[in-house]
Amino acid sequence: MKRYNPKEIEPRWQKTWEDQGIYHATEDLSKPERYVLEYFPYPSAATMHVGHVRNYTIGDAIARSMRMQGYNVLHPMGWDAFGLPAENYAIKTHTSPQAVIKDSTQRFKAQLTQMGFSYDWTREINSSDPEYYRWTQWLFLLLFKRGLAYQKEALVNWDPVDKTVLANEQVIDGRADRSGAVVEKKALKQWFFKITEYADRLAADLDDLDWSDSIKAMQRNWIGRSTGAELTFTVDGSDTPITVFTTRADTIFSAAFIVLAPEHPLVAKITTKAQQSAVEQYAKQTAGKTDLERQEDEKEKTGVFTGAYALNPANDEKLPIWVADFVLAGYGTGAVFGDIHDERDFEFLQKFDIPARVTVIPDDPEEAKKVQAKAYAYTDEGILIDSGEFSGQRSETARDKIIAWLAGKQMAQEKVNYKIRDWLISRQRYWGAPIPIIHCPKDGAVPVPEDQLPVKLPELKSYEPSGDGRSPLARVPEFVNTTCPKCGGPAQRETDTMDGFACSSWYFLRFADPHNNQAPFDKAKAEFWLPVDDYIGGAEHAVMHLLYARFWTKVMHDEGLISFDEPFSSLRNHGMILAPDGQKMSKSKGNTISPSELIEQGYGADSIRLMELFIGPWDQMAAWSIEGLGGTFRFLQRVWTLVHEYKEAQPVANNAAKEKAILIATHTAIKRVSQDIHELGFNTAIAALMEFTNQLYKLKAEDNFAAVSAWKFATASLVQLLAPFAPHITEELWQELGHTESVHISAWPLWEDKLLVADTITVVVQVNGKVRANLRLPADSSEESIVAAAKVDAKVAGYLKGKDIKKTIYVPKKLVSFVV
RNA sequence: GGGGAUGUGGUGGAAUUGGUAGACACGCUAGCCUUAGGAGCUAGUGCCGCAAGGCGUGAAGGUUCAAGUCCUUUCAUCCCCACCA
Repeated sequence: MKRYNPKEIEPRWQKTWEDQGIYHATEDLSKPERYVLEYFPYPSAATMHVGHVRNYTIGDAIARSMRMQGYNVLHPMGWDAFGLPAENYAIKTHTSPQAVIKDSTQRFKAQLTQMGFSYDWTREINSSDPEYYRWTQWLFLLLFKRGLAYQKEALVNWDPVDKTVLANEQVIDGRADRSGAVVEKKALKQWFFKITEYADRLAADLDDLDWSDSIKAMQRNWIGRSTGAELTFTVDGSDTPITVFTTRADTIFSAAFIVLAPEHPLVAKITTKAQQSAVEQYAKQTAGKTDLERQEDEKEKTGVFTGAYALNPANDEKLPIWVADFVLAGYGTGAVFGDIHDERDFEFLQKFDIPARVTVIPDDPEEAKKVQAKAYAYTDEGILIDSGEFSGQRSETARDKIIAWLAGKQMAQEKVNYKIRDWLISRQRYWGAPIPIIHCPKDGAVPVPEDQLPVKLPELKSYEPSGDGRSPLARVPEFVNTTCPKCGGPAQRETDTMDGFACSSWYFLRFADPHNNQAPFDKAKAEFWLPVDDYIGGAEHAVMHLLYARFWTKVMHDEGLISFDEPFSSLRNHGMILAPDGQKMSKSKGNTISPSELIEQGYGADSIRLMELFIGPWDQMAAWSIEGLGGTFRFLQRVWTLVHEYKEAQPVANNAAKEKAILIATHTAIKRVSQDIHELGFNTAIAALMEFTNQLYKLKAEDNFAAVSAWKFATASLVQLLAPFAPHITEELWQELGHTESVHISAWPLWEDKLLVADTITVVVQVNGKVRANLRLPADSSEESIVAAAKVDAKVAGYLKGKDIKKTIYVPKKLVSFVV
């Protein structure tokens, strides 16, 4: 018998599949369509480790099983190639980002091929290819045309290490997510996408998506929709209004003070002479703080009195106006009213000794006493007191009435606020899609005409960022200097490039029509394949990529380019693979495990793929185990041996004695594996295949392949059911079983429920809830005979002896329970 | 502080509608075998106990003939967001 040698069979089949093009997808209407997509990888200088590979293994198992089940499967792959790592690596190694990317894509593609994934490589795309970013630029201009791309001078997040600005989403705890540098605030003129205009839809449309609750929650959290009202206070002694946002209009009668953010435009206007220097000093102090410092100072409230007062629109009370940095300039109106019914305000008024009044009390009288004694900030709903005509009402119902009452006096307006900010997309770096805008002294920002796209990246001698807030492209006069498309006069190109997330906001559409040179994609083709049926990716994309891609999809929908407005109907968030020590795998920790090395050691891609799935539920994290990999390798070896023994066996006659048992085992396996795959229970599907194999080994020992037709069906089914997980060994065995076509385009085996019925059943007998016996009985036994058999069972009888049976519970063909 | 998730043997993990807890695998123990291999095969392996039996799904209560699963309370861990009014 040939030995199972993955090193020999795997590369051979990989080549055959590619040569025969069995994974090419076409718009074939005769079969149901299925678009399976894994987030396209960033080809970095490092190699992939087994953690990355899990993502693709899950996608491939879905794609392969769907293909065998008769679906027309689109399973493409490409490269998210723009971005800082390639550029930084090029600078460090004195080469070009183009060369770095070319090299890493080749290496990544080799690794993916080595794992035997069923990609349609004719659809390969690369976001840094001018033929791709031409359409990224085209889509930028679409947003520009629709008023969704604009330039504004703003205080932005500046990364002093990578020397570029960053989106809010790329700042984690005050630090840049890539470089780790403490982010500084810089006033720069930048390009933004108006994602805030879509905030409501982005939040609402989550309801209909088949995504995990946690990812939906993260998105809702990030969008941060909150409903409330804007209330108008008036500066005492003038008619200057101060508008504040609140979700708790019901607490208006408790208002004790007003706080303006230090950057609020009214600060300078209302501050009294006496307080002027103190206020200015405070504003200067907070302006100099990074976000990180601000967060560190969070524990202690700071602030300064402006000397001015405001009038409460509800009761005309005079309230001191303060300036404090716990109020954020960018949210709501940059001003709030403070009271005792909010933890932060409570802290503030305690520190600065501002008088306060309780206007909401809990139902419990004991608690109400404590609240009225101002023992703590009561922030829940309750009964209103000291609230004019609203006293005695419940806070949650009084809220809208108070807003309506104030609105009648023109002092309030219902309002929805969002935490999400517009998406800052300019980057002062080289390796991205140039923003296709020409600045003309006469005509302003003019879009590059469509027929002049792409605006290509020029080759440079140095890619070093300048650090002055301008991209390296600004140092290339041939690139910068051009003529205005409108007036023909001298003009300058925009030198910022786009955030890499712009490229990944539409790549899933490009896969539907990757070679189109007339449009980003053909509408019919896009609608044939999309939305993506199974989108598989890590949780790192929960906020940024998934939010941006949904936003762009909605814009394209609104433009009429597509008729759907959500890109990914179901999202599969795989769990991370940790190193065997339970830590995250990372190059710096030196604990990464490369699939290539494991393949080199002889395990083979198939064993690795099995281990990726068998290690636990696909959506939960798990630590890699090299011993476990030995286990999946052994399993494949057993399958290999079994099929070869079957092939080489020479049964004398078609002895059908074991036929039924073999058929039951086979149909049971088909049912379990099919259902498990349907529910994405890959680990249990593989367990079922192992059990099936173990059963077949036992049956083989009993009849030595004598039941010819049953064994033929069993071995073929085993190979087919295993094919989505271990494509190489199954392909090899499939051919050995005499097939000429690939197993991966063979028809998935079907089970018949009527063949699953065994001759005997096992009935559990309980007495007072405790299991006392197992009875093996004929499958066609009646209830009466089963109960009777249970009663006379020696062990059960012992427990029933001398007692009255008060109750008998019978679960058909499964269980008898006596209560005595 | 807000949100989301998870707790089951030595380990990873299984358990339709409540119906034999621990499938499958790793590890471990014993034996067999031999082309001495990354072997393979057989048997065993939740805990206590010689056994009968008892105890067992983070903890404590509850419902039920029967609870990993349902209800109440609680503890721990992980992830995301966080002075968002």
